[in-house]
Order: sequence, then structure tokens, then C-alpha cells
Amino acid sequence: MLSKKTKYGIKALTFLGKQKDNTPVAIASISKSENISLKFLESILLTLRKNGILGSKKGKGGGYYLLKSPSDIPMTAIMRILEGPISMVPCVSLNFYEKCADCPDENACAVHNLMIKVRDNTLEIFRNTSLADLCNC
Amino acid sequence: MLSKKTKYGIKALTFLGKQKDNTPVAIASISKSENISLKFLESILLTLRKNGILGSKKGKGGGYYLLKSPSDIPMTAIMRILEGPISMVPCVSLNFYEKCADCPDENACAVHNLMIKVRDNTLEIFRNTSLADLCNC
DNA sequence: TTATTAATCTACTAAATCTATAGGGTTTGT
DNA sequence: ACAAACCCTATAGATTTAGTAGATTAATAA
Repeated sequence: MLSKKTKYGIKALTFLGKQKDNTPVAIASISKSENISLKFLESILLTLRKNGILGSKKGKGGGYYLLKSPSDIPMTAIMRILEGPISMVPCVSLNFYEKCADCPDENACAVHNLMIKVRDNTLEIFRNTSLADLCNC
Repeated sequence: MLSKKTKYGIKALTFLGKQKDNTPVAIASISKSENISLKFLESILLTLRKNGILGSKKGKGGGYYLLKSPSDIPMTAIMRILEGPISMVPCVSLNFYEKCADCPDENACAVHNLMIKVRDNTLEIFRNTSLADLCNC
């Protein structure tokens, strides 16, 4: 299941993507509009900034803004930053690979082979969806 | 990410599905062969029994066995019993639906609409895969 | 018949990690 | 001075992943 962190993060990004110009939007403004706990949202936007998705401006009139055009931000990037691996098991992850301790042979593992299929499908959706697509809902 | 409970459960079921006859297999036997903590596996097999996937026989020579042919056990059933919802958010779940507290209009929610796509894809894989398919790896 | 053994079943506990915040202080730009 | 992002800490609650102890049941050997 998706964490609220990811869900809130996506909603906040969508909100920013819908903005007409790219002037900074205060956290409190997003928080109210999207019904997200202010402090929680604060930490979410911070990680998005540290990962190169958002820029920020301090002081009066400050806030967060997108660093790129929404159409240049694929969902794969957002998901990996907020949720972590897209795969359901680490042993099929492209970006977060880990070997299973209990599994002597990955190629003979039923779970492994099934989850590769799931990963490929999910990945294709996220690759073909950008933030801009979410903003047109 | 998939819980170990689900992963171990699938591995155990695959092990049982590969058995030639349908005589009971002791938990300890599965535990050793698949490198799964005995007591953890015990509770997993119990829930699979309570949900109509496995039967059990007590006493000497006892153990667990499949109640149906592996080809008659779809992955959707196994996943829902062990992992719960297949959807990434409750508001797109077919079997575990819940409304989001923060979301006034589902149809206007970007997360909602994206996750419907992911659900449909994942669901199709699990629907078209039975335990028998996993046993032929 | 009785004792033994092998196995499931039940219940409780516990450590570790993750989630979703809350509080308060610091820094920086206007 | 003020407003806003930034940063650090703590925490309650839930979930995961087991471990421990013992009860129950059934087959088998004595």
C-alpha cells in the first residue's frame, strides 16, 4: 500500500503543477487546500527539494515551486523518491536491488519471476505518466 | 513492498503444489527446504487453512496439503489472504474499499485515477496466474 | 491398553521498524 | 521586524517478524 507520505507528496506536486505561474507557494497554502497536516507536509516537501524536484524560497512571499516543467517529471522519479522501490520485492528492483537471504537461486524462485512481471507492468505505467498528466484530471 | 509473510506463504504453497501426491507435508519439512522460520511459517499456514486454501492433518504423519488443484488457485486469492488489498490505495480497492478522509472528490483526485490504472494492470497479472504457473519455474 | 512421539493449534510476548505527526528552535530573505 | 523555510527531536501507535510455552490430537510401539 502507498504511504500517506507518497500520497500527500503527489497531491502537493499536482497542486504546484496546476499553478499558473511558477511563483513560490507557501506550505500552509498547500496544506489547507489539500487537507494535509502542515508539519507532515513540511518534511515531505523538504525531501522533494533535496531530491531536485522542488526549489524553495525563504522569507516573505516564499514557498515551494517546481524546478522543471510538469511534463518533464516522470512518475517513476516521484515514486522512487517518496515511496522507494517500485518493485514488490528487493530482488527484482532495478534501483534498490537486494538479494534475498532465504533464496539460493533467484531464477528458480516463483515469487521472483512473478514479481518481475508485476514490476514491468507498473513501471511502464509510471514511465509513461508525467506530473503533467496528473494535473489534467 | 511485499511482506515476508506473503513471500513465505507463496513459497510454501509452491512447495506444496510441486508435491507428487497430496499427502500431508509437515511444517518442519517446508521450513527447512525453503529456509523459513518454523513458528512464523506455522502461523502463515494456519491463516491459509482458515481461508480455505489448505487442509491439515494432526498427529503423527500429519501436516498440510492443498485443498484444490494448483491450477484452480488464482494468485488474486492468495494475495488477498496474505497481503490484503492488491490496490495501492484503499479508495481504488475492489475488495477492501475505503474512502479517503482528505479527498472531497475521488474523480478529481490525481492519485486515485493513476492508481486505478496500476490496479487494473496488476490485477490482470494475478488473475491470469494460478499457483500451477508458479510451480513450473 | 498404555506410553510415546510427532505433529498441529493457541496464546502471549517482544524487539524492531515504520508511520504520521507535534513542538520548538534556527536561519534567511524582504 | 517579520514571515517563511529549515532543521532537530521526540513520540504514540501500528505493523512486522518473529520467539516462547504449552495444549491438543492422532498414530504407533510396547
